[in-house]
Amino acid sequence: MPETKTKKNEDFNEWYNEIVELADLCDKRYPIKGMNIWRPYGWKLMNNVDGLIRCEMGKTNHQEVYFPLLIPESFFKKEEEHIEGFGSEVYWITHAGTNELEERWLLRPTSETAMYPIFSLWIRSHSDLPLKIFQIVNTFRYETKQTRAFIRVREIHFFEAHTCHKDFDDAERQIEEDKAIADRFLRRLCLPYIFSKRPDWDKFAGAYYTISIDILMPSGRTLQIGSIHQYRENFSKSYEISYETEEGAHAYCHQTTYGMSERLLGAIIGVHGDNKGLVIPPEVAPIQVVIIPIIFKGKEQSVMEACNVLHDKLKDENIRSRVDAREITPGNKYYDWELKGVPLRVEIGPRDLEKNEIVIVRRDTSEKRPIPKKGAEKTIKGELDKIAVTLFNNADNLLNENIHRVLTVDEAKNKKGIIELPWCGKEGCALEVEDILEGNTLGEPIENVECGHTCPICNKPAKTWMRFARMY
RNA sequence: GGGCCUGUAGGGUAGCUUGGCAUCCUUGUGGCUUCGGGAGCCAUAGACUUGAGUUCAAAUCUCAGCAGGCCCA
Repeated sequence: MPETKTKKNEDFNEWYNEIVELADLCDKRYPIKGMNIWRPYGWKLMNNVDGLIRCEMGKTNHQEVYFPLLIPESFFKKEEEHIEGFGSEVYWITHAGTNELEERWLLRPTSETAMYPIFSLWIRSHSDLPLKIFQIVNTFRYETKQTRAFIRVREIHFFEAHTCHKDFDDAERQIEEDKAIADRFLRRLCLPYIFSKRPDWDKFAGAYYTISIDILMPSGRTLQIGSIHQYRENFSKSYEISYETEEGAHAYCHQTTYGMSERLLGAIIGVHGDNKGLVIPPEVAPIQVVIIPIIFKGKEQSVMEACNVLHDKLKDENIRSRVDAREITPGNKYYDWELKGVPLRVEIGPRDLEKNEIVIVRRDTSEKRPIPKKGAEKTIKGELDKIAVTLFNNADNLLNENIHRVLTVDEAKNKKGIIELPWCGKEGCALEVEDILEGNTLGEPIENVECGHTCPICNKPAKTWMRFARMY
C-alpha cells in the first residue's frame, strides 16, 4: 500500500504540507511568500464550497455584490480601533505608473471600510433595512509569520456578509440566523465545530463582540474557520450610516458581519484526510464517483460502453462522475483517485459484466463490494450519503474526545485539544493560564452554561467556563 | 519579534567536509507489447535559488537577498 511519506498521526504538519501539493490542490512554487496558485482541482473544490455558501445566502435573502479591491486611505481611517487592528498588515499602493498618488490606496484586508461609506449613501429610511449583502473575493493581509497553504496566507479567498439593521435586537436576530447557516453549511462539509465568544482583548478590531467558529484539527490544535461579529453602532457612527425612523427621528444602524475563508479547505484536508490522501466530503467533491474500466484485450468495447452508460445514468441523478480511460494500469488509477479523495470508485471489468454486476469501493472505509448493475445509480447515491454520515461521525468523535472540562490547571496540563476551565472574568488570569498551558484563549461557550466553580488562578468565583487551545 | 535548518531537471536525491567531469530513481515525450492494486522494453528531453565576494577555477567556501521548513515569544 503506497502512502504519504509522512504519516498523518506522526507529523500532522508535515503530512499536511505534503498532501496539498500531491493532491493537486495548489502549487506553492509561486515566488511570493504566502501567495499560492490554485490548481484546477483545488479551485473546483473551493468553488463547490462557495456554491454551498451562495445557496445558504440565497435561502436567507442575502444579495451578492462586488466592491472594489482598492480602498482609499481616507475611507480606511474613519474607524480608529479597526485601523489599529489591521494597520500593520495592510498592503499600500503609493504609485500609479511613474506618479506618486495624492492619496494612498490599500488592498482590502476585509471590506468594512470600502462598503460602509457607500452604505451611508444607500441607506436613508427604515424601509431600506435590513440591508443584507455578501461577496466572495480575495483579501490581502501582510502576514509576517510562517505561512501555510489554505491556513495562513497573504492573499485570502474570503466570504464576507455584511448586514445593517434598525436596532440591536434585529442585529441579534441576524446573528441567530448566521449560526443556523453555519450549522447547516458545516454539516454538508461533514465538519463538526464549536462556537466561542472571543475574549474582549482578542475580538475583531471594531466589534462589540465576536463569535468564532472553530474546528479541531487532528494535531490537537484548533482552526478558526469563520467568525460572526456584532458591531452594534461602532462602525455606523464613524461612517454615518443612519436612517430615518417611522417616527421621523434619525438613528444609527446596528451592523453585523459574517466571514469564512479558504481555511474551510484546510479543515476538510486536515480533518478527513488520511495516509492515502484526501477524503473529500461528497457534497463538494469535484468528482464524486470515478469509473475505472478494467480493459482486457478483445473486450475493450463492451467494458467502455458499460462505463459510459453508467456515467450517463449518474449524470441524470446529478452525480458528478468521470470515466478514467487513461492508458495506464488500473492500480495506478486507484492510487491517483484515492490521493485526490474521490469518495467512491466504481470498477467495471469483463467478469463483472458477465454477472451483471459492478464493483464499488468506498474511499473512507476502503470497503469493496459488488452491486447489481441494474439500478446501480440509486445504490451509488445512497452510498455517497452513507460516506457523508461516516465522515461526520468520525470527525464528531474526534472533537468530542478532545474537549476536556476540568477544574484545575494541573488537570489540564496533560490534555490535548480544547480545555475548558472555570474563569473569573479577568484578563490576567486567562493570560496566566495561556502561559501555563502554552496555548491561547479561545473564548467562552456561547450557551449559558452555569459554572459554579472557582477560577483556578485567583480562586474567586467563576463567571463562566473559558476555553483554551493551541491555535493555528 | 527571536533562534535554528534547508534550497541541485516537473518531483525525490547523490556530490559539498578536502573547490576542477553533476549521480541515481521517478516524471515528461515518441513507439511496441500490456491492463482486477503503482507492468515491461527501446528511443529521447530535462537541473546546481538570485546577487556580490574569494579563486586560475565555485553546486561546493564567505556575505547578502528571495523562498521553504522547524522551534520559541
